[in-house]
Amino acid sequence: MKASVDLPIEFASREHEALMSIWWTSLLLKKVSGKFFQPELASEAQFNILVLLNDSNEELSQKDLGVKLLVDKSNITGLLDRLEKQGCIERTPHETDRRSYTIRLTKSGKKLAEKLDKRYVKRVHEIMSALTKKEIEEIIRLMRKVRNGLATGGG
Amino acid sequence: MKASVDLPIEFASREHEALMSIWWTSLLLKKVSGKFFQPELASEAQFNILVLLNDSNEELSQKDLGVKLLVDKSNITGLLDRLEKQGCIERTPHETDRRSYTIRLTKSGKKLAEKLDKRYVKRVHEIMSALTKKEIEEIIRLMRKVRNGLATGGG
DNA sequence: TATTTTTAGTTGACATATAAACTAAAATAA
DNA sequence: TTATTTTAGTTTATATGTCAACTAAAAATA
Repeated sequence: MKASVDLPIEFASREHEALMSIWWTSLLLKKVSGKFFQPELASEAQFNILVLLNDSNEELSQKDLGVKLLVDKSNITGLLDRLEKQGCIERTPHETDRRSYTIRLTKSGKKLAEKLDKRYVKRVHEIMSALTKKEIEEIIRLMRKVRNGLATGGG
Repeated sequence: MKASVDLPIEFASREHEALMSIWWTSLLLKKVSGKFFQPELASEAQFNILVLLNDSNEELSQKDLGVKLLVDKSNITGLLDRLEKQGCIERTPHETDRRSYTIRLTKSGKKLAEKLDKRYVKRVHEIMSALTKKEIEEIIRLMRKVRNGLATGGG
């Protein structure tokens, strides 16, 4: 894994390298976290849904989950199918809108969400422990700035 | 898209928020770039292969592509199947190792790689134009530091 | 040299992801 | 009220991604 700290190609511009640095770091993060949730969950995507459900104060529909996690509704269907089959979540018909479901954690789903979250937070701390408080703040600020660049100027 | 500049949940610690900032920025980047290569290519993954082949000085095998891009060999098989069917790349049997293929861009594949790369570099410049040179350097440095954190301390 | 182990690539099973076409229901307009 | 449009969720087709099992060939070792 050590080798993959370096990007695979060289870039003509530093701004391109910076953008690829983010992409590459996230790719590595994904690789590492992929196995992290096993064997309890199949993927990070499933974990994200459990965490969101556990942290939310409001009731969430499938649409809400998709919007918040930037996941297509058709993908949400399958993710929830699998989480439902495992007994982590349940779909309850919405009280007034018969097109919609309210998604809730089951008791065991909530327990699992909290157990995995605890493990996850610990790992996050390990990963970030080499960075100073100032650097942490700088990452948050700079990433926001890049996202603003992404949001403007179209596709 | 503007709404998604903000992360979907709040975090107990700033280091967790920083890590999720990277993840979220990369997710947005992926969304934006996903459509960027269409209709010529199906995905960023295909673009990455073309760019790597175009930029490399050495001959690359399927294994080399997978190692450099952190993509499983079984995934490389499918990606190259599709790129080959489109006429972008060709598999040539390795001169001495009969298990292996040398992957090369076709003439039209090279042309496409260069065309898309040009378009891509322009877009990258738009995205990053709001950042100062110092900030660009800081992103490169900080992302490397995070990757070092990921590489140490196991899984 | 003969046997064992490793390696390159493919295949199949499964999870994630999007887009388009669809159903049923809600919201809006006529 | 009726007709139209929008919305929530599912289904299907296709691409990306992993892992495990497999084949054939190379490399290591006995």
